[in-house]
Amino acid sequence: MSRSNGASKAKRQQAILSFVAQERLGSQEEIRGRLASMGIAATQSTISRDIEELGLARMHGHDGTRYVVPGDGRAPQPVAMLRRLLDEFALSMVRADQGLIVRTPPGAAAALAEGLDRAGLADVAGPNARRNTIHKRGREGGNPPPREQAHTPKK
Amino acid sequence: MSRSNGASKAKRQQAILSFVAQERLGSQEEIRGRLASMGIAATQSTISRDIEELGLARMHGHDGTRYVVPGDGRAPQPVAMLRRLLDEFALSMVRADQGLIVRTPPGAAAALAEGLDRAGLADVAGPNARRNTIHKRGREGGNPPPREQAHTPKK
DNA sequence: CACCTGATTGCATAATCATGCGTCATGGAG
DNA sequence: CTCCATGACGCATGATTATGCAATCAGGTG
Repeated sequence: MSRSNGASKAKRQQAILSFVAQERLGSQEEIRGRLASMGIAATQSTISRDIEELGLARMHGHDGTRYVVPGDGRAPQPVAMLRRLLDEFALSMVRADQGLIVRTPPGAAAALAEGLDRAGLADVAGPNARRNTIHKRGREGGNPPPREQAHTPKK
Repeated sequence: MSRSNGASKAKRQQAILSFVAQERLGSQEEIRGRLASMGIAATQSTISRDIEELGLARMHGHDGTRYVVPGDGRAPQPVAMLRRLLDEFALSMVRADQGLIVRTPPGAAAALAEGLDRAGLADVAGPNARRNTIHKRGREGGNPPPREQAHTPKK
């Protein structure tokens, strides 16, 4: 790594995520304080970068601003269909360093992908990948990417 | 009222809400420009106050920061939320013979996982997920105090 | 081992956002 | 009509966040 510290980047970010999800942290300086009280040293600069990488959001509330984890806004009666879908095909979800791996019984991946595709989610996957990393047994059995981007993300 | 301007406060805020919901505005200055191009004059100060009153959030994505309407992610259908999450974090999605691999920028996986968890999707994978990997809900290495006051230690 | 490449971080500083204070209008009371 | 209270703003400035640069360190490579 670079500067030797007590905790690695991943650890620090994990901690930030945890704090932000539990407490009302309104500034990076506050976050820095919590990290410090946990033995993790970092400057505001680093935290700013972590926040960017984690994709956190700073939101306004009745009591000022606070950082939050995207997706906090719980939906009323959400995930019904998606839940059913994953419930049927997903064996487990593993969080990797650079992604998420949803495991399914052999062969079922196609079905899941198809389901997500029909749900209008598949187009998120585009050929815009930069580096190839995912290991962990992740090999494609000759299955080309689901589809092209028929949808425009942002930009 | 106050300073007589072309538009009332309500109208201005309505416009801001509308712009933010549709475009990728990353700074109050940009918002100001947008309003101006619509004939509504306002300073950054005013916009800052509007944003607070509207309870908007500034969120980080793979393409920079942007203001968003909280709850904009919660859509009529459960899929919309997941779509939003993936839209923000997923670089690519590859279908493997035994699962799906969602690639994200380094570190963002945790955020995605957290988001899915918050959405009530985590348990879809059942106890398998917990057994196989790190699960955020519980505690990591040794987090002492995530229990703090929800008060306002603001400024 | 010397050298090059990429990652990660601190520092200093630029870019943004938030807010105290004073002013301008509006509306109601006296 | 005059005076006072309230709300909305702009300005200037303090508070926060973002980022260019350079140093440091882990890994390959020749």
